[in-house]
Amino acid sequence: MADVAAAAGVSAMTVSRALRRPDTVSEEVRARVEEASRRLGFVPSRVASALASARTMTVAVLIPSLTNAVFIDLLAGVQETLSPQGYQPLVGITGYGPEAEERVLRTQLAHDPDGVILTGLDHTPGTWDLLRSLTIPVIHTMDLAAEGEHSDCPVQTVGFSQYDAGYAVGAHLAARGRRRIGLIAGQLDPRTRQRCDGWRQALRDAGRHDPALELMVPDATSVALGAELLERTLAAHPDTDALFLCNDDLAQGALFQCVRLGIPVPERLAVAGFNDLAGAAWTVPPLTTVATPRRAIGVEAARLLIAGMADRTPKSRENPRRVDLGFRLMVRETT
Amino acid sequence: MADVAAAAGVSAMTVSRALRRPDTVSEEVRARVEEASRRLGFVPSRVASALASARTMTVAVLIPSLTNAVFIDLLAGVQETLSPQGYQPLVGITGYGPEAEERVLRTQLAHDPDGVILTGLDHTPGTWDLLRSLTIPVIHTMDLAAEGEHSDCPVQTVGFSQYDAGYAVGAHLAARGRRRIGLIAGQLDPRTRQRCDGWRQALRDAGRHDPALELMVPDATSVALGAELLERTLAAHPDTDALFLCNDDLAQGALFQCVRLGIPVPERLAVAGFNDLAGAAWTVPPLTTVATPRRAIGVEAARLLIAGMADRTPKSRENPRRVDLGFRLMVRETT
DNA sequence: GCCTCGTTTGTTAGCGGTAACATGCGCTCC
DNA sequence: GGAGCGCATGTTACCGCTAACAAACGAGGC
Repeated sequence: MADVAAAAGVSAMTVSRALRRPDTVSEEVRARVEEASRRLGFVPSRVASALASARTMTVAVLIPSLTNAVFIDLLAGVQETLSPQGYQPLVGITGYGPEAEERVLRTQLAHDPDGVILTGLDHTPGTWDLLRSLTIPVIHTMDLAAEGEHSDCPVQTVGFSQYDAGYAVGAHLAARGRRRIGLIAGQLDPRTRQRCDGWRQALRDAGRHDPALELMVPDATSVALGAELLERTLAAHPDTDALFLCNDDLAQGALFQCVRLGIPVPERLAVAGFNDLAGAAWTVPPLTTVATPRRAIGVEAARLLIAGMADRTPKSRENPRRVDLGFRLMVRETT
Repeated sequence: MADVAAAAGVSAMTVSRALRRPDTVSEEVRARVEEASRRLGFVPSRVASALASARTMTVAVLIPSLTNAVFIDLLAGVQETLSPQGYQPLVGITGYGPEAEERVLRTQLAHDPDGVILTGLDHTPGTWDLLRSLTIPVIHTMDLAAEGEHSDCPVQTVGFSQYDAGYAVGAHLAARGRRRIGLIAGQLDPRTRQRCDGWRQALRDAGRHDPALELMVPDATSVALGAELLERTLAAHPDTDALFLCNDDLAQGALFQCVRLGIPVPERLAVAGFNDLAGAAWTVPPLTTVATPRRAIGVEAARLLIAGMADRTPKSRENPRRVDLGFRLMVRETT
C-alpha cells in the first residue's frame, strides 16, 4: 500500500480511502490511486484490514452435513447472497451432533466472523452461552422458534414448521382414504422428529394412528436404506396401504423397491416423501412429497444477517424475527 | 492475551508459546497458562495470528457449482482432511466459467490463503499468470495434466483420465454388441468433452462411430433434461440401441423416460451413465455407470496441499506430482 | 477582510498476535 | 573455577491496514 501511495503521490491512508470508499476522495486522486494500484497489481490484505477495522467480512455457516442435498441448497442460497456483498462464508460441518456443533462453532469464532448462521435450534447449553455472549448477529435456520421459547436468549429464525409439514402429509394420506398408514424415518434429528410428530397428530385426528406402523431408525438415510426399510415394514405389516418416508432419499429407495417387488404404487401402497429433491418429479410414478424452501431460507437468512452486520448497533437482538417461509405439499401420482 | 499473561504471571510471548507449541515451555508454566486461559475464556485471534505469522490457516477451494454432487463429494473430501489439521476451507463457486473463476480466485487471494485447490485445468491466461506468481502450493483436481503440458508452469494434478473413462464406456457398449450407439451430453465443460472424446475414439476403434448419434447441448444437466434428450434422440434416430449419457442425472432421467415410454432396458436400449451417484445402483434396472473417486481426489489433494504448506520451501513446484486415482466401470443391468 | 465551516488529505497510534533476537540461569566439562 | 552450552523466558519491533484526530485549504457570510 505504501508503494501505491508513493506511486500515486499520496499517503497510505488516502490509498485506503480511495479503494474502499471512493466517494470520500477527490475524483482526481481516486483516478491516480486506481491507476497506480492496478499497475502495481496491488491487492489489499483482508487480514490486515480485518485486524485494523474489526470486520473480517466472513460469516460462519454451520450445517450438519455436506452429503444431504437439503443443506447444500441452504448453503447455496447463503453463498449466492453473501458473495456479491463481499462476504466470504466459512463452512463448518457438525455431523448432526450438538457437541460437535459447539466445537466447530468455537473454532469458527476464532476467525472472528461478522455473523453466524446455524442449522436448527438444538444446541448444547455451552453453545447457547457462547451465542449469548456474542455481539455479532446470529440466525438459526430450517426451523422456527416457538413463541416464548428461548426467552432467555432472543433468537432469529428463518425456516418453516416441520411439524405442520408432517401434519400435512399425514392428513393428505388419510384424506386419500388410506387406513393402514405407516411411517419410515431415519437420521432422527430434531427436525425429522417434529415432522413425525406432526404426521402422528394428523393420523390421531383422523382416528387412524397405529404406533406399530412406525419404523424409526437412527441410521443415516439413503436410497438403499429406503429399500431395506420398505421390505421390513411390509414383512411385519403386509396390510400397510400408505407410507410416509421422512425424506426423498428413503422414498425413492422405497419406490424402486416397490417396482422390484411388483407392488403397484399407488393402487396397493401410497408413498409420500419429504423435501422434493431434484428427481422426485421424475420417478415412475412421480413422487408425492413436500417442497421445502431450502434455498430461499439460505437467501433470507443471509439477507437478515447482512442487515444485522451493517448497523453495528445490534438492535435486532431486542427485536427477534421469526420468518416462516412455509412449504408446499406436492401431490403427484404416488398417492 | 495480555490479561492471560498477567493472570499466569508470564509475558504475552510465553502465553503464545504455551498455547501453540506446548513443548517449548516448561510443564509448570504451560499448566498455569492453560488454567488462566480457560478461566478467562481466552480465544486467540486467528486474524492477528495470521497477520503476524503470515499464515492464515485457510485454503481456497474453487469448485464450479454447489448443485452438482460430484463437486460436493470433492469438497467433502477436502473438508474432512483439512479440518482436523486446523485449516479452514474458503469455498468459492465459479459457475463453470474460467472468467468467473479468475474473479473468484482474486477475491479469495485477498484473504491470503495458505494454499489453493482448483477444479480442472481450464483457466484463463490471467489465472495462469496469477498462479505462476503465487508462492503458495496449488493443486488442480478432477483432471490430469498431460505430459509436457503447461511446461511453463509446473502443475500438480490429482484426478483421473476423463478420456480413458469415456473410452471405457464406449468400448463396453461396443463389446455388448450394440451397433447404433448414441451420446447425450450437457454442461459441456472440458471434462465432459474429454469423456466424449474418449467415447468417440472407442467407437471409431470399433468401427461403429456415427456423428449423427451425438447430441450435445450446453444446458446444465438435470434429470428432466435427460428425459427430454432421450425423446429427442429416439425421435431422430429410432434405431439407436445404446446410449452413453455423460452423467448420472441425465442417465436417470433417460431411464425414467424409457420406463414411461415402455422401452425395455437393456433389451431394446442399453443405457450407461457417469459418476455412479448415490442412487445409480438402485434404479430399476440398476444403472451401468463409471464410479469416479471424487471424495478420494479431495482427500488426496488436501493431503498434498498440507504437505506443501508445511514446508515453506516450495520444492513441490519443481517436482510436480500427477496423481491418477483411476475410475471403475460399474457394469450393472442397464447394459 | 476576517471568521466559520465543509471538504480533502495527512499523521499518529494502534488492532492482537508472533519472529527474531537477547537474556538469565543451571549444567557439564576441562 | 570459569568457559561454553542449552533451555526457558523476556524484549523489541514489527505484520498491513484503518479509526480518530489534526491540518490545510477554499468558499461563503457578515
